[in-house]
Amino acid sequence: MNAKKIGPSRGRPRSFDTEAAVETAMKLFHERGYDGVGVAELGQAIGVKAPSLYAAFGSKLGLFERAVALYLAEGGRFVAEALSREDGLAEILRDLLLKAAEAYTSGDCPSGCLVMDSTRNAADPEARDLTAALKRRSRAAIRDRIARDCPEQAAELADYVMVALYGLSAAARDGLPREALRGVAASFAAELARRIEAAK
Amino acid sequence: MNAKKIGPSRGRPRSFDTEAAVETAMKLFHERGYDGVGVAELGQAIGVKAPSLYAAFGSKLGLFERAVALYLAEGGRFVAEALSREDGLAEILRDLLLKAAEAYTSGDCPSGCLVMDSTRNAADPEARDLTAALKRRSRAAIRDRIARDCPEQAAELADYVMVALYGLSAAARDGLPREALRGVAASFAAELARRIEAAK
DNA sequence: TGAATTTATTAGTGACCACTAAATATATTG
DNA sequence: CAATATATTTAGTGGTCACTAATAAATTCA
Repeated sequence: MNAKKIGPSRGRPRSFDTEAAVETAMKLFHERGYDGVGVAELGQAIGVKAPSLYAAFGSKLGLFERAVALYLAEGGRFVAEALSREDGLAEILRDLLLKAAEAYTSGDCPSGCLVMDSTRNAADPEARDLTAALKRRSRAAIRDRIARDCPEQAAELADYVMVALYGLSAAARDGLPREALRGVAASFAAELARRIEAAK
Repeated sequence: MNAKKIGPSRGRPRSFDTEAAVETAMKLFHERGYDGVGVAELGQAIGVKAPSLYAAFGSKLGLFERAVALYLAEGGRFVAEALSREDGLAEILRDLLLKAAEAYTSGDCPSGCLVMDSTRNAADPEARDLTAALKRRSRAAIRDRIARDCPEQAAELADYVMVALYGLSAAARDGLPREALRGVAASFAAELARRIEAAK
């Protein structure tokens, strides 16, 4: 995908690793939100001046896009992973919620879900649209997996799971400890299991 | 409390109603968050220039404080109201969650809970501290009411209710329709009822 | 009428925002 | 070494931020 995997030999070589830069940006965006981190600060954290970031990523939003993509492949991986497990639906959703509780409290600071919360109250509509699309995609994936076992209640249960994830993320961001978050996630899962059992 | 209910007769009279101004500010802060609304825009919405707001409220944070206090007396009233009802614990918490679903989708735009979400990712730590204290107070009130019936699980169930409220607020802010939000709230309440029943 | 008092506005503070033009530095290629 | 290509930096764009000093306007009291 990256058009210059081979052969950009000409010209001054880039002084920083773009992958590492994206990871640094991801951590900052995750911690303080899209609006909470300025391009100058991103540059300082990465070890380069702002114009170098614009040359490499086009814009603050471009860098944020890369950071979100990296988050999906790392901290947010558990969603796709849980949904692709071969197991009963109730077990899958329980795993999803418990993994969320872990993931949302795994950083140095407990920071919830980058997709769900980093653009909350953000001024830039493009940044909000970007995460909104990913939330819609996640809900669709959850709904589709539920529909395999409970087509009748797929939409309703998908909303339930999404609201539960929203709650776990926001609570984590507000400092609810991991152990408490796990307990709440397990309670959410218990209700889901009852619903799924009743639907059979 | 307001030191000038009577007798500021001398001097140029204020050209705007401070109560109405606080309400206007509350709506804007609720809709777009603390950082999302500037003092200049607040002034324009209120019909006055920024320095008049500083004269009347001291600072942007001072006006936000007033707006939050007003929210507690209006949109956020349902929490204290539900907790003070004379009814069974399960019924009270069910009422609390369903009223939250209503309140969080009651505005012109669905905007969730001002206390929980308006300072999410806000840069000003004083604004965040202000809402954080209110969240702690709400959790304590919920916990204390639960403890009357289920002292053993008061902390755990209070966390559950708080995470549920967080989820309802964030989902409302992301546009989940009222009817769907009500359904999720009812599901949250069902699990709570089982827990409470089991504890007897 | 004029002095005192309070509010409102104009105009501006310095700081930060995302972003960029121009110049400089460092590499490869001929 | 010269030409070329790319990256980096310096310096600055206009804009917005919360906030404020100085002044103008509107009221009451003597």
